[in-house]
Amino acid sequence: MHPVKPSTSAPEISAKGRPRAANKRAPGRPPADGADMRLRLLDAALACFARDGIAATSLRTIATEAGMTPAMLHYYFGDKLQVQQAVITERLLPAFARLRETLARVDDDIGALIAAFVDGIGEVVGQHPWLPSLWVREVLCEGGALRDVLFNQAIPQLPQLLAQRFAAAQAAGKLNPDLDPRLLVVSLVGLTLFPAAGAPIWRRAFAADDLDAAALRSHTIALLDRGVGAI
Amino acid sequence: MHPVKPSTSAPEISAKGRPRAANKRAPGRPPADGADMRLRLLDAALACFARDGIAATSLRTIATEAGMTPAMLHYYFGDKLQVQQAVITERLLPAFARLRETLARVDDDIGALIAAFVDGIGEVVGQHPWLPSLWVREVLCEGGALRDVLFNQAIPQLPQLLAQRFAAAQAAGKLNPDLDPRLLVVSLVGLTLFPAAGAPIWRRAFAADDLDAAALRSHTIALLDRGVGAI
DNA sequence: TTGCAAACTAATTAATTATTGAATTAAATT
DNA sequence: AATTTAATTCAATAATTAATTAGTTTGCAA
Repeated sequence: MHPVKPSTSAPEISAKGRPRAANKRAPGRPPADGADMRLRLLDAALACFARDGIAATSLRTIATEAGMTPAMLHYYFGDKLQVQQAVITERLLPAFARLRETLARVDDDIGALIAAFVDGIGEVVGQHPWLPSLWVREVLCEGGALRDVLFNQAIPQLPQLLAQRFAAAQAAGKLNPDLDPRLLVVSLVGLTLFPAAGAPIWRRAFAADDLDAAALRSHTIALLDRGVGAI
Repeated sequence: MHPVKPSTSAPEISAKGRPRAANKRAPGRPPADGADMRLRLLDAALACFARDGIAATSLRTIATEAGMTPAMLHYYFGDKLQVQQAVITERLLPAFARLRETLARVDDDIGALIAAFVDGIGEVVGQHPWLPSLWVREVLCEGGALRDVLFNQAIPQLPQLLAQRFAAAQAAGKLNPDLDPRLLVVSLVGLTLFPAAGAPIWRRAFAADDLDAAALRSHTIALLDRGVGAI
């Protein structure tokens, strides 16, 4: 039952079966070809949101990206806000769910926790390349549309939880005492999501096609390993 | 000679000097009050660009933010692209000029270079709070409007220069050999601009009003100091 | 003090956008 | 086979936007 508003139009009998111009779709329900148009629209919306930002994306842009008309968006989702909601519920939240579970399961060792964070972000980004862009645009920035969604629904309490663990480790002498446990959470994000979001530019700036996800991970862990350790 | 198009209108003699409603500006040239409207518009544009993103900002939004009409933008700048150009030339580029000079003057010691980078970013951000947002939105992200401007005009060759210095230090055994010199540049940005851009959220998330610029600096230097050192 | 230039307001036009409904055709169900 | 339902194009409307023009008033220079 996809449509938001079940159609109430009364079908009339049509007469002329005249052929159409080759490049133009005929009106009416198309022969079933197995493609889920709703998912295609959702993908297109996500791509536009990540590339241009949510506020700057028009329904027309999304529709064109998907090779459809804006009316299709209305049919499947309703208005623009509902498109946004669907992207959040069906794409954004699931992407974070896994990361949350992983981090919740890591036990006491602070080094393992940090490594799990780096690897967790790496995995999520690998599976959802749109995520870093969306994060920096819509969460980090002031007018971002996903700020509340993220902290209330996607990863509730996760930053605070991490900060608490770091603070405990520091109290136990297992963390560089000159660090701030809360800022360490910020630093971790800055060393993982930020490089992922900027990968296209620094790859270009450094002509660094040799630097892949593994190289990034290795570098990041090396930096954190020493920087964080208590010694 | 502010206006893009010098006005060619022929002035007519007006007659009625009837008083206006209190809240509404009378038409015509206002009595000189010393306020530079052009600069006010520029500030408003910058604020909107940083808050909502360049693509999502309409001329009307800018004008309203400045308490003026869209026609004023046309009068002083021309079209939307020229507004953007003015913001780049008169605000963005000057903000980076200082950072560039500072970093160019630092000599061999790699620790001093890194400290200068952290402090330099801190100083620029302190003077131009809008900069981090603009950076992450319009430079980092794929559809960003300032990517080329930044690397071609604002800080040409700076990333490459830093990477070369790091590589040299590493060859001399003065830098953690497990790091990648190019990625270290990325990490530095991730540890400075990124936290600055996100300050409002992490301050809220951690209820961390006690964390100011000095605390951030101290934390960042502590992390980098150990992480980067060759030992 | 007259006249032109500068700095505005307000109104207009064209383009784009979001939203909606009607018409059309295929699929599913009875 | 008839009828209903789903999926789609097309067309229309209202709102917003960018870009421009005409007119109105003040400052300033000759």
